[in-house]
Amino acid sequence: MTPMCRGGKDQLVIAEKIYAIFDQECQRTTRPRRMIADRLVQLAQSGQDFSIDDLWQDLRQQEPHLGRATVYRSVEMLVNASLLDRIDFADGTHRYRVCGGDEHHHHLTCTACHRVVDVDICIAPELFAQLSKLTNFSIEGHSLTLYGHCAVCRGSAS
Amino acid sequence: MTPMCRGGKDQLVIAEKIYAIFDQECQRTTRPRRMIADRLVQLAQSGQDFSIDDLWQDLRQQEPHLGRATVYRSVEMLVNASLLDRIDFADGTHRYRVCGGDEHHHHLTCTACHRVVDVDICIAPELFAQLSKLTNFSIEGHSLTLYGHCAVCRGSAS
DNA sequence: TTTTCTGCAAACGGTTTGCATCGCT
DNA sequence: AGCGATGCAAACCGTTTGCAGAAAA
Repeated sequence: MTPMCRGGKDQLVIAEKIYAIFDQECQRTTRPRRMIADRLVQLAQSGQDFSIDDLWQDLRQQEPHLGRATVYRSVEMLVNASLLDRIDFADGTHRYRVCGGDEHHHHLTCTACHRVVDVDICIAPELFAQLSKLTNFSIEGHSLTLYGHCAVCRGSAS
Repeated sequence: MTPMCRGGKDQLVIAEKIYAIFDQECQRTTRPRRMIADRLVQLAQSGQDFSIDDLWQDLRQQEPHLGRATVYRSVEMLVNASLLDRIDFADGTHRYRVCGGDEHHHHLTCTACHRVVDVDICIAPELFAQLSKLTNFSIEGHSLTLYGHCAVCRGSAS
């Protein structure tokens, strides 16, 4: 009910979810995927968002031979399983964040520093229904992102 | 008030708007830009959306030496001036369409055939205000896109 | 003639792919 | 041992950039 839900998530729950997704999608439990899972648990805890490159660079520190493609492949799986949310910024870039299992929500982003806040405003379901009838489309999903400036960036910008 | 506003726009009005934007942003009236304007007027009329490559290929038929970069540069101007809307599809691709001067609206897209319908549902302004207070962000814009399947694609898919 | 804009081609950045090899099971 | 996943490097694709030359003013 509160329009914000930023911040830490339960480590154990997240870890289990990630492993469950990997178990379902793959048939081998490999070291690279374990490393990715671990790092994501950390990122979930701190509520941090990240680019694929961020994640790769992080992991490369402990495993220099880890391949970029592996990170792409895992992130894709986790996005499809909606454990990760992809956040699109106004400038066309995008980042990811662990939002897995949270109720439906959207993102408010700072155009200057790329800070992200989860928000739970949305379109009224009746409107979707109405629109569906009117256009004769089935409406199966939507994306909503708000753009603005956070307090910090407004402060320093003016 | 109707949730749809598809279809033809007034040729003359659109043409004038495009020229006005070019006049404001550039200091030379050039042949390539005139060609782009003309093509966009046609596209506006038919309500068609297009990719940059579509536009380039079209124009190249009458002017084989026209450069891709020129098209990019003009489209960028027109998007910034919000004469063109950029429509992002669920699969990560995007296309453009002439929506210049229409009131605020969003897009309902068909995941299968990329058909686009303009819709005028939106978040209630009070919610933005509320959220702004709560998060201490200034909220300066938003993007909303609905994903689904149109009647045609549902028909043939099932 | 001057200066802007264009066309070209090369660079770019993020992402995907093909394939030999590695390492789970 | 067998086969799925990885690491690597090259390909890819849409977009941007630098620059010499073309064409508006």
